[in-house]
Amino acid sequence: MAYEKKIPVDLDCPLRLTMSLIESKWKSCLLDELRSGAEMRPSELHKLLPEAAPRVLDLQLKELVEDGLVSKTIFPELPPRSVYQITQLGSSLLPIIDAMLRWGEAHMDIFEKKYRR
Amino acid sequence: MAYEKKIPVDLDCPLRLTMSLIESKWKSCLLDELRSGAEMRPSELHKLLPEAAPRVLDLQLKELVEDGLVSKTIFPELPPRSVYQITQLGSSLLPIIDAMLRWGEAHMDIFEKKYRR
DNA sequence: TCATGTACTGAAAAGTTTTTCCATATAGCA
DNA sequence: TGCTATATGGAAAAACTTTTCAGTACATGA
Repeated sequence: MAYEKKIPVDLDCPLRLTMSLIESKWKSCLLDELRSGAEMRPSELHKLLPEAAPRVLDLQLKELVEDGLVSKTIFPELPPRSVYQITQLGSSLLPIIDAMLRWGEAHMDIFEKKYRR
Repeated sequence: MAYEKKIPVDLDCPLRLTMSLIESKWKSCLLDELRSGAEMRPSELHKLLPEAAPRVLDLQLKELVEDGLVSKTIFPELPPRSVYQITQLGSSLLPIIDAMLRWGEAHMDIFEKKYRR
């Protein structure tokens, strides 16, 4: 990894703790894609989030796994296969992800007018 | 400002839009401090969030004002005086801030054990 | 006069995240 | 053989955020 975080998450404030777990650019999107609870392969997630460089999703999935929000299973096959799945802890964040998604939908027009072009 | 953002907020995805408005290190804390709706002076906010450098709070408050989540009133007095107040739009984010605060409180112990020391 | 408080700002350094590029390894297919 | 697909990872560049430092300006009180 290019850079090792000094403090993995923010333990000083409950609000900052939650934020620090999901604030990276693609983490909330990854949790949203994994919301159904289905096992998903990395290549699937890459296709669903084509804007993100594959390397970035790998790195952020790794952190989600370290933090216990997502699980990873590796099958010792060739060609290699692995699957990601949201954990119970990760699922408990989904109401927050949902609320942010709905807020964004409800207020997108304001920010479209304000910032587009 | 040292660096001018290319895109102020993320308009491509509702979830990313909401995240992009609050994901900066101190923005969610500032909204939490302003939650009551009371007018607050910059020096007050600096005292409530002593971990943050005053300059950072100024910059992040400026963005919150630009995005319409917080209002700012400047009194043309000497010594200068100004107050910040959460707007209706900003208040509509408070349920999300609350949910994150509660999630953090409920799960802090897990991450304490995992990451402290 | 000098230190303190108030609000603000430019510039640069430091810190962190995100992206790009290249490389590994193996199987299947044309 | 050469192309594609699978999953992964090192290294470095680029992009962005956060912090520090120094400075403006004015008023008050010791």
